[in-house]
Amino acid sequence: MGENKKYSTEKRTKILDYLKSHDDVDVTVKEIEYALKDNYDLSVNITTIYRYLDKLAEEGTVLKHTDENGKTSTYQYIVPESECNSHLHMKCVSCGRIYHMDCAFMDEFKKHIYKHHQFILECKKSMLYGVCNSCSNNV
Amino acid sequence: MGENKKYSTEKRTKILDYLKSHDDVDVTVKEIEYALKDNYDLSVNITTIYRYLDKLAEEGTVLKHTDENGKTSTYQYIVPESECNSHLHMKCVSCGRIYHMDCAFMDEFKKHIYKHHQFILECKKSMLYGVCNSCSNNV
DNA sequence: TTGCGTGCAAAGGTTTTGCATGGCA
DNA sequence: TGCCATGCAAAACCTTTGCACGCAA
Repeated sequence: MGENKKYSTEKRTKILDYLKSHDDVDVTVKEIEYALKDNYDLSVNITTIYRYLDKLAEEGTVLKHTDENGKTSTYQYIVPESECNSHLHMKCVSCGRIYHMDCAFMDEFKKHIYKHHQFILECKKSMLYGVCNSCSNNV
Repeated sequence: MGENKKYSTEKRTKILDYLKSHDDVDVTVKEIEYALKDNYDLSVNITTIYRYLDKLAEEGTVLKHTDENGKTSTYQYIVPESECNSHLHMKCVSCGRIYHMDCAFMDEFKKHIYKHHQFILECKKSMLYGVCNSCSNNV
């Protein structure tokens, strides 16, 4: 992996702060841009945000997805040692919240897929969509 | 659904033919464009292809996805009465082939997600990624 | 002083839209 | 004939790239 030397800057710190405080949703580059502007009156060029997010994705700090319409890249902060690479995530199409399928059944599911469908699942690339409990109650 | 009147044209016929004959993969607009050019020497503007695919997606003839890099829209032909809306699909990131998780375990999986994670899965919006058997053998 | 971080402008790629024309029924 | 289908050009977006300058260590 070769430790990539990194400087500590306010912009990067604030971007990461934002990601950490929104680890239950997918965030977009624009959301980060606006939030930093609103919360700290801090202007950060989107190029800068894109580049930093790329690095974070490379080193595994965030997962890069695509929104359910396939138009925009979204980024999900991964809590260290949460093993998010070995379980699936479910995203609510209504509220956008992300739920972790972090349970024993997950192993069973992966085994089934491997045994019966001869398929090796890559959780970090996959995303399940649907509607969460609180959203389906509020219809 | 209000029957949308449709005229039968050669271009639409050929587009649908191509989709049908590639129902085990995701296809892109460009692939359709090139295939029609190569196979039938038929030039079809991409706007036309986009618009027709939108209609097919609306009426449920194809599923619209996004490729694993989140850059390009892809379309998957749905065999009628195959109940593709009620089971998940797995796409091999190596060969691109799509596998249907059309088995009894699928129900179990949906039930688990509903019971233990309070989440209603929407299969047609979801896609699992991984590596299929033939591809993992050819490494 | 070194080399990473940042901003700006431009380029690249995909998808959508407006408008005029073509063609099925 | 009446609409739908199509092509073309332009626009709209999102994302990436090149280059010059800024700044942490």
